[in-house]
Amino acid sequence: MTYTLAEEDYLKAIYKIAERHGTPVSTSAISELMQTRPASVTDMLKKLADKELIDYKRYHGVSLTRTGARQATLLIRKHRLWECFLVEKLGFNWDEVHVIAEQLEHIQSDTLIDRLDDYLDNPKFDPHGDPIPDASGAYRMRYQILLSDLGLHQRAVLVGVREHTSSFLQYLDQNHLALGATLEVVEVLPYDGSVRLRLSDGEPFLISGQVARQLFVRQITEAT
Amino acid sequence: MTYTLAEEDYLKAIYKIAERHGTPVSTSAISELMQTRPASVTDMLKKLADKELIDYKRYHGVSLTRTGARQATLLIRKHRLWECFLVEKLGFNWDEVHVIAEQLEHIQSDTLIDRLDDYLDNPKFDPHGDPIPDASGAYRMRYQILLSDLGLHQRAVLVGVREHTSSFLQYLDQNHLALGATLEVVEVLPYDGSVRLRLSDGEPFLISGQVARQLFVRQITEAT
DNA sequence: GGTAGAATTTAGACGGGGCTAAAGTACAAA
DNA sequence: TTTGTACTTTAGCCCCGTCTAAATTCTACC
Repeated sequence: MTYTLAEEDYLKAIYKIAERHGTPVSTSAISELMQTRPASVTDMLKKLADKELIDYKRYHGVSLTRTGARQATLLIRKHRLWECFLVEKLGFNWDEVHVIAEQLEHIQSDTLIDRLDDYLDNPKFDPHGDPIPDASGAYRMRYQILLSDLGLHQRAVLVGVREHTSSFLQYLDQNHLALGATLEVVEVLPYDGSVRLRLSDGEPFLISGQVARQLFVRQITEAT
Repeated sequence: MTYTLAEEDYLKAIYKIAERHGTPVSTSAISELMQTRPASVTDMLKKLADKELIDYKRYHGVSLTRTGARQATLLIRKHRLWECFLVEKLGFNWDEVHVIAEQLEHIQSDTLIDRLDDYLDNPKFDPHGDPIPDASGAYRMRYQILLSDLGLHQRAVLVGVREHTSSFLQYLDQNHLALGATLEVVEVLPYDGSVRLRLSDGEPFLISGQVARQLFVRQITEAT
């Protein structure tokens, strides 16, 4: 089965919201993420329900059916593989790829995506650290906690970002916060959750609690 | 300026027809190439004329304006670069790439296409031998004549194909007629224009006049 | 020069996907 | 239990790109 561009966008939106905030997914949440009016969302939900891609009960939100989730996962696979391609082969920076990948993910060709996967050596994570589903839709969850949950003097590796906006990623670049970077919490300011960090070989600097809550890290267990 | 998918498809169609059959381009020719009804074509022509992408006089066909031609050339550039990518990097056969490239050519990002161009080492011809316009829209015409116009005992190199259908390209593959192949005309059957060919190291075989008229060759000037 | 037949355009409709305005529903607080 | 408020849906509209049926224009032939 093949779906329209708009249908695919909705499926992906529902999947993402469900992933973060659980199910059922509300009309307004979709409306906000997709920058459309709630009334338009309701219209589309009816269509998706007719096609059995979502379970929908009026006034009570939606969740993806098995088929819907399958399709959403496939889209995410495509999106993330294209992001890898753009960064690793074409030399884009990680803050530039999202918009382009949003277009590329709609290209219809299973062969294409499988070959792209092979061409990239079957990467398991995209340039933002997000896991890439395999052709069957399965993927490993990344082990992660929020940087904001780290305690004083704990060390950790940056493994992912919650925000994918250009401005946020550029901010990280300016502070040399790249995926894989090792960092240590040297101070936590209790009032607003700001955190002072030190990277492996640099001066300590401050990031806001706002930022700290957008960064996923894997804690380093001290083998002292 | 950015155009819709349908608008881009029409521009490309008009460009292609004008290239083969000259200008003005008729409604019915577009209708046939695009597999839509003439009435639909007329509707779209009005829109394209409003946007000054074509010159359109009712009942008298259309031709591209400077802007329209520029846009069409850009689409062709994108299409052909993606075809190169699919064949050279992802290992597709030349008969498989057209459909996928038709989708990829609509991806909107100038940076993307310029980087792809560099990544492929700025190819001048696509897998079917068609020239690839540069970022400014300029391209070299390939020197070519039709195989059907070769005389007896003349030798030539296959440089392009007129048909891009899968079945035609597969037929060529089966007969080892690849781009760059050197061939010699060993017999011409006057009745229907069939041609008996010999490739560099093979047995002579027959191709129909129909096929001979779909193949572009560059004649080899004998330096005897 | 008139006219038949082909090509083209106009008129009117439809489905997809979006919007606004108005109405209906759910739920928390009184 | 009632009610205010936020959320959601319905009704009705619009634009895009397509279609069919009918009208118009072009053109080639008599």
